[in-house]
Amino acid sequence: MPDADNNSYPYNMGSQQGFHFSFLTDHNSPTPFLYNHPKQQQQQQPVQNPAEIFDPSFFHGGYSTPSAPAFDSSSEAAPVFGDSSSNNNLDLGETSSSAAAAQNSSVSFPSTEAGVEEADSFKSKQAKVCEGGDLKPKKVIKEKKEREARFAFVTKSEINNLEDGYRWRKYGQKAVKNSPFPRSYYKCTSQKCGVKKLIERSYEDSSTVITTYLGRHNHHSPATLRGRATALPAPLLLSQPQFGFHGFPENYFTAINHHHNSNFPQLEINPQFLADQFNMDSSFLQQP
DNA sequence: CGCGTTTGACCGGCGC
DNA sequence: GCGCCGGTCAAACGCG
Repeated sequence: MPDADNNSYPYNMGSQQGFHFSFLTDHNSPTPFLYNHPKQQQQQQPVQNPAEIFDPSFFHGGYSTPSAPAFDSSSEAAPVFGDSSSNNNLDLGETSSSAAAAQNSSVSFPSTEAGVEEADSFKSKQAKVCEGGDLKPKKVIKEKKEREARFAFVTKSEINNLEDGYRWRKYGQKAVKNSPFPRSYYKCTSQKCGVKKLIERSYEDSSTVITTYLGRHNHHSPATLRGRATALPAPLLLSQPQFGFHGFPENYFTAINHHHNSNFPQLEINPQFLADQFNMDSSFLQQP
């Protein structure tokens, strides 16, 4: 991981060049990443432990990742993020020097699930139609829900919908309780790919955007298939995942400690993950 | 005309 | 049972 004092990395994707990501460390409060998930709404208070933001209940339970016991949330202590009092965490780097568009800082919150096929096939209406009026039991629907992979992260950016190489169609927008900012719902436009993406701006820190991916792409990124070779360095293309979030989260996050007061391990994002997922310039992986 | 967005209605889960 | 809320649908609309 990069030096905390010099941890700004370029984000070069299409027209969104000039942005910068950086990691978080402990000397910055994680509170900018708070947002109102259902539990929090009832508390009417900010959640101090970011782990609570991504607790299992928020994701309707079921994060089982058999290959990575540390991420097995069949237990109640789903791992996400420790609190801010520990020592070697992520850090909000200082702002990039480049232009007004210079954006900074991202944190990732892994919250995922192993199997995701048919991730988008649990819609209630579909369930009704499928068997001609004979409603499927809730259980079936729930099981499918629980198999859906989720991955959420926070980006400090003025742009809500950062390019990630895939094409998305917006299918809804809802006001979020206790937040002045709406949540937008996107679906991957590729056929038979049910991946969804939720985007909302943090009500705590309007400069940060919370992006949640649901499911995994079953196809290549259009950006990868198209002529990006001229715009991006070869090492980046080599690092492109064939399918989004393949093998995550264990391949992309490392538990770096356990806070003594928390059941949640601290997680550190693997830079390769960001490079893969966000098509960052390969220099992202090097010390600036 | 095709594709994506907007937006109000609708649905189901959940807590009380 | 009721109301709240998150999520989805789908018709209308906008744009290239």
